[in-house]
Amino acid sequence: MDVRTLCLSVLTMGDASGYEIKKRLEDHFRYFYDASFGSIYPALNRMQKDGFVTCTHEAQNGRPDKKVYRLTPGGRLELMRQLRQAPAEDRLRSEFLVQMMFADLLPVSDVAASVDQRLASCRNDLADLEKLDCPDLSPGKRFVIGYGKAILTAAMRYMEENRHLVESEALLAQVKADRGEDEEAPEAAAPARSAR
Amino acid sequence: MDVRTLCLSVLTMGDASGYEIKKRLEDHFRYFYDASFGSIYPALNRMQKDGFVTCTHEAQNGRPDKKVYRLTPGGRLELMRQLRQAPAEDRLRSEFLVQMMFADLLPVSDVAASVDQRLASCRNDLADLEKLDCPDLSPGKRFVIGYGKAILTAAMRYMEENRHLVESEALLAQVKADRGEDEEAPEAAAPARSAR
DNA sequence: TTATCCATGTAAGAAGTTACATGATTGA
DNA sequence: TCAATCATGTAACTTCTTACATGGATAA
Repeated sequence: MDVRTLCLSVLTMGDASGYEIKKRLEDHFRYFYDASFGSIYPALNRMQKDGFVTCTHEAQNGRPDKKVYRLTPGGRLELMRQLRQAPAEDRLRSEFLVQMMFADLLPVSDVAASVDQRLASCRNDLADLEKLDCPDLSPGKRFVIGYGKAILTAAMRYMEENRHLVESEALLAQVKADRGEDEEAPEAAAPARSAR
Repeated sequence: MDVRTLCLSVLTMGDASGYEIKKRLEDHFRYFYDASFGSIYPALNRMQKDGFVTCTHEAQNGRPDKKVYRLTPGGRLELMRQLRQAPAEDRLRSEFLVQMMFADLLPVSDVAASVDQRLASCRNDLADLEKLDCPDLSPGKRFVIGYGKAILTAAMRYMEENRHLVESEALLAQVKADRGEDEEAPEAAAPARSAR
C-alpha cells in the first residue's frame, strides 16, 4: 500500500490539506500505517497531475497558503481499484519479540522493563481505540477498531500470564547450563550446524 | 532492527552460511522479520570486517564455495548491545485492515473473499507455530511462539464472530444511504472539512 | 522437461525517512 | 521563554528489494 492510496482513503472522510491528512493518519491509521510529510506532499502533487484530486488555495496569515485537497470521481475510482486488489500479507515488525526470543542473553531486569513498557503501550492503544469507537462510524471502521481491541486484549493477557517464562532466573539459568556456560569458553559449545 | 543484528541473532543458533541464515529467518523469524539475499550477503561481509563473525570456506561441487559464518565473542557482545536497547514500537502493516475499513466501497463478494483468505492465512501460521513449538526450546522462544498463537487465535475468533459487519448488504446499504448516494452526484455530499 | 534447491554476489531502482528551510501564533 | 502547533516543500540519505549473472543436481 503506497502513500498515494493512503491519502485517497483519508480524503473519503472529507477534504483536507496535507497537514490535516497527516493528522488523520496519526489518529485513525497509525495502528497499521503511517507516512511522513516528505512522502505526503509529493504524493498529493502527483495525484493532482493525475486528476485524482483537486486543490483549492486558502490564504493564511503569516503561513504558507493552505492547500485543501478534494477527491475527484476519478480519484474515488482509483481508490476502489487499489482497494479491490488482493491485499498483501500482513506484516509485523517487532523488536520486542526479537528481544524476548533472546531473553536469556539479557539481564532479567531489562526484560521485565520491556514487558512492562509493552504492556503500557498496549493499554494506551486500547484506550485510544475505545475513544475512537462511536456508533455513527461505518461498519468497516467499527470492525477494524474491534479487531484492534481483540488483538491488544489477547496480547496483554498473554504477556501477563506468561511473562514469568522470560523473567525467571531459574529457567534462564537452566538454559545457560544446557549451553555449557559457567564451565568453558562461550564458543566451545554449539556444534550444531544444520538449520532443520 | 537492521539485517546485521538479525544475522547475529540467527548465528547464536549455530554456525551458518548466508543461504542457511535466510532459511532460518524464514522458518523462525518470518512472523516479525525477513531479509533478502541482497541485504544478507552485504551485511555478512561487513560484519566480517568489523570482527563480529569469522568465515570458513567449504569447497562445493559445481557451486560457489559455501562460506560458513561463526559468531565471535565480539559479535555476541554486539548482539547483546543491540538487544539491550529499548525496542522500537511494534509496527503492523496491513492492507487487509485498510480494505476492511473501506469495505463499504467494495463489492461484498470481494470483502468476503479477503476475510476467507485472511482466515486461511492465520490457520496456516498457527499450524506452523504448532510444529515449531517443542519442549527443548529456550523459554524466550517458547514465549514468542505462545504469543503468536494467542494473537492468531484471537484474530481468527474475532473475524469469525464479526465478519457479518463488513459482509451485510443491509448494513453497507445504510452507509450509502447516509452518504446520500443513489440520489445525487457523489461529490455533492461530504461537507465536513475538519478532522476532529 | 520444468521447477526447485543449492550457493554467492552486484547493480539498479523503489520507496521512504530525516534534516533543512521559513516563520507566525499560542499555550505552559 | 521554550516548546508545540500550524503549514508546505526540497534534497540528501538510508535501506531494502528486484533483477541479473552463473550453473550443477535433483525431484515431480
